[in-house]
Amino acid sequence: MKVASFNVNSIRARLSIVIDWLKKEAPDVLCLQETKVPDEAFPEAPFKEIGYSSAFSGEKTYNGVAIISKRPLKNVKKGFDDRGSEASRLISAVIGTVPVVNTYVPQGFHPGSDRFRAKLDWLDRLYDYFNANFSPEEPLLWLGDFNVAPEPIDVYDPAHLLGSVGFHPDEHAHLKRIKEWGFVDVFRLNVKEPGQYTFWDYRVRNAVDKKLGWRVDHIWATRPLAKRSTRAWIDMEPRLGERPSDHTFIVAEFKPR
DNA sequence: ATGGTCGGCAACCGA
Repeated sequence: MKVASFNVNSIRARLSIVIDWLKKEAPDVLCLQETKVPDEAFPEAPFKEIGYSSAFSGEKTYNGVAIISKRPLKNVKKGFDDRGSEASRLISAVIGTVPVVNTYVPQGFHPGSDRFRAKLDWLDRLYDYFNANFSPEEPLLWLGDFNVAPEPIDVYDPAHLLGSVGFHPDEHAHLKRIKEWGFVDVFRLNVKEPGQYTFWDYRVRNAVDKKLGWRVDHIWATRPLAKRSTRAWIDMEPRLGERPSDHTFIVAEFKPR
């Protein structure tokens, strides 16, 4: 099984990038974040045409998550609960026998702000969500834009960036609590090299060339599934004329059971 | 010195 995640920053603006990448890599599952489209306007047809089903949960302008899958998406659920709380940031489905959770964690603005506290609260709600709905002893995949670089190796200058949003001790503590519930960072299990990033600030000129990156997009799995992982990588091979930062798919492969 | 640039969408907001 091959799974991937990509913060698409508007599915409509980057549809051809995503479609071409699916045709090239043929993953079983692709999780998207920041689709920025209400469900009634999600471009479902182009995925269907190349043999992929989709489940999506979005809104106008902001947020939005989608799961694209070769196999049928069963038991699709949106948000933390049956009332659909935070539905544009969390979607889950069962693919084959494996539950897949796709999240777009709040960005958090700046440490000390209300939105930063809301991000930490959101991570605590996510902990409760995993605890209430899943077991660390069973296969479970969590993919998405976590908006946190967990370890010093995951940012270009940890000493300088420590305390910034996305690399803050409070974020680390709240994310670690979820990890200790029972997740393995599947990418880091397979790739030990530094300099592996999925995000570069748009506002920094030539950030990709200068390697000013962050690894904030992740593929995590519970132990029984993580054990079966064989390979992980970040695919950022832009086509001619594309920005490399518009083309950052994090990918992992697992052996069949 | 406290920027920069994207996408959405129609003035700024969020990242």
